[in-house]
Amino acid sequence: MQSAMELYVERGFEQTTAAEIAERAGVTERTFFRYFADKREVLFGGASELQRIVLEAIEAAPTEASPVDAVLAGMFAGAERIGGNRDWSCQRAALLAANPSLMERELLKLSALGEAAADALRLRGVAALPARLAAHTGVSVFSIGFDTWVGADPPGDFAECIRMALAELRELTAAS
Amino acid sequence: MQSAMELYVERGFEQTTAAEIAERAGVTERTFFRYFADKREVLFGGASELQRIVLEAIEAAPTEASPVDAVLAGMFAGAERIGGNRDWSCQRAALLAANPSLMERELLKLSALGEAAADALRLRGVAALPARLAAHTGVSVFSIGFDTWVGADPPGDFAECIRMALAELRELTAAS
DNA sequence: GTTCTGATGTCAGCAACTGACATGGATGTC
DNA sequence: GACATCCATGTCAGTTGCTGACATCAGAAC
Repeated sequence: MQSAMELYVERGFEQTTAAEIAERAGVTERTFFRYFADKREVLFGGASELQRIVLEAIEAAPTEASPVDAVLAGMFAGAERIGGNRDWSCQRAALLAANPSLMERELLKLSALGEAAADALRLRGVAALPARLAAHTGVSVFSIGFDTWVGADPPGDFAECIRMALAELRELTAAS
Repeated sequence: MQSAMELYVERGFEQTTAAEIAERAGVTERTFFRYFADKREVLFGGASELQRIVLEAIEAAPTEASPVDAVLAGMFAGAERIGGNRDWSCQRAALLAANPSLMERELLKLSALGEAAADALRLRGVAALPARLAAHTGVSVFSIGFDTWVGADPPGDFAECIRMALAELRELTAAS
C-alpha cells in the first residue's frame, strides 16, 4: 500500500504499473494481485474498517433517535476515524480527483456504505425506502463535508465540516 | 450499442469480449474502441443527453424557485426522458446490479450529473456549498426513485416514484 | 480527373489480470 | 529428529482490454 501510494504520487496512477509497485515492495506482480483485486483497490484498504465503525455507531444509537440522527451518528463516528491525518486525506483526494477510474471506485465504496447503513436502519425497524433515503443523504453530507475539509481553508476539523454541511442542508429543505 | 446489449444479456457482461460485440455489429474490434472509450461506456450512450435535459430544465426554472425546487425541476425533466421505456430500463438495471464495474460507471455518471447540476445552480446565484448539497440530494431522490420504478410493483410511472421518494425525504428531515 | 478527407481495417504491442503448478520455509506430530 | 502439512510466494503461460501507427478506400469537393 505504501509503495503504491508513493508511486501514484510520484508519477501518476496510470503511469504506474502493477509490476513497479510489486518491485518496490519487494514481491512479484502475482503476489500483488493476491492481496489486491486490482490496481485501484490498493488505495481503499481502510474502506471496510470505516464501514464497520459507521455501522456499529448506527446500531449503538439510542432507540428513540430518528433515522437521520442514527445515520449521522454513524457518519460522525466515521469522521472521527478519518479526521486524524488530514495530509494523507488531501493527498488521496488529489489522486482521486485526477483519476476518474479511482473516483469510480470511491463512489462505489460510498454507495456500498450507504446501502449498508440503510440495512442497519432497517434492523432498527425503519422501512426500506426511508432507510435508503436517510442513509444516502447521510453519506452525501459525509462526502461533501469531506470535500470541504480537504479543500482550501476548512472551517475546522472533519466533524465541523460535516456539521456545516448539515446546517446548510437543513436550511435548504426548510426553504423548499 | 444494440449488439453489446444483446450479448451482455445473453451471456453476461464479463463473459462478452469486445471482439464479439464488434463481430456481431459487423465491424472490427478497433472500430468498436473508436466509438466507445471502453467496454462499459457502450451502455451509457444516453448519459450526455440526459444531462443536457436536466441542466436545461434547471436553467429554465423560475427565478424565484428555491435551489431544491430548481434541481427537482431538472430531475422531473430527466425522468420524462427516461420514463418511456421501462422494459429497457429494467434490463439495464439488472445488468448494472449484477456487475459492480458497470455500477461504478453508473455512479460516476450520476455524480457528474450532480456536479453539473450544482454548477447550474451556481449560475442562478446559489453559493457553492448549498448548490452541491441541493444538487446531490436531487440526484439521490432521482436515483432512488428510479430503483423504485424498476423494482417490483412500482406505485406509478417514474415521476410518481420520484414524488414518492421526495415525500419520504421531507418527512425524514421534518422528523430530525 | 484529381485531391482530400474521414471512416475503417490491419497489425503490433503493452499492461491488467488469472489459472495452474512448483517451491521453500515454518509449524506441528510421532 | 524425521516426517508430514500448510501457507505464502514465485514462475510461467495465457487471455483480454485497450492503444498507436500506418494502410486502404470510397465519396465529396474542386
